[in-house]
Parts: sequence; C-alpha cells; structure tokens
Amino acid sequence: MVRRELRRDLAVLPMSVVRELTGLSDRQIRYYDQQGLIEPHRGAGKQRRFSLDDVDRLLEIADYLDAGYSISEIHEVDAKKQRREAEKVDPDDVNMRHMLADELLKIGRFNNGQRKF
DNA sequence: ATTCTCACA
DNA sequence: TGTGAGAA
Repeated sequence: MVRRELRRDLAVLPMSVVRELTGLSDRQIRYYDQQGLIEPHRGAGKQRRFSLDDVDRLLEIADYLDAGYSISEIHEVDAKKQRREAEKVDPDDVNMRHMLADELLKIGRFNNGQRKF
C-alpha cells in the first residue's frame, strides 16, 4: 500500500478559506502576493488557489511582520536562505537555521505584543 | 455569492 | 492597510 498522505503542495484553497485559516484579511494576502512573498496558483477568473504550504508560508510571513521585519527584510531572509540552499547541502545546517529562525520569531513576539494569539 | 484589479473625498 | 467601484 502506498502511503497516501495529504498533499500540502496542492493549490486548492480559495481566499475565503485561507482568510479563515490565517486570520489575515484578503487585502493583506493579495498584498503579500504582489510583493512576491507568495505565488499562489490561479484558477478560473484569475482567482487565487492556495496550498497548505502557502498557508504555512503566509503564517510565517505574518510572524516575521509581527516580529518587526519589513517586506524587503523578509526578501533578504529568503535570498540568504536560497544562497545557502545552493551552496552548503548540509542537512544539519538547514535544521539549525530553522531553529534559529523560530527563536528569532519568539524574541520578536516578546519585543512587541501585537499578535492576538 | 466570491474574488479580482485599481484607485483614493 | 482599509475601502469602495466595476468587472468577471
């Protein structure tokens, strides 16, 4: 039996669902899209279709923003992330970066309580 | 009914 | 970022 799992990379979620799942306004979601932070697929009528990965990405973006990062700074982080992804193919380094990123976000959240968790 | 783009008394 | 207009 092939292990049939949930495909978090399939873009099948409409705005309404993503809005609920992230707590973001569709205005914000479209804005992050324009800024190139996410590239959801398009369906009939150019309507955006998001994947669960996109939802995670959106939450990540919201966290960075709450932590005080600017859109451009988030792009910097992405760029830096890709460069290392290209060079060092060290799996341990990848995990370490994720851990550091999480810590940065936690610190950011404590430095400005705006998020309504 | 929903979502999209564009523009701002 | 919000909001409203007009189209799809």
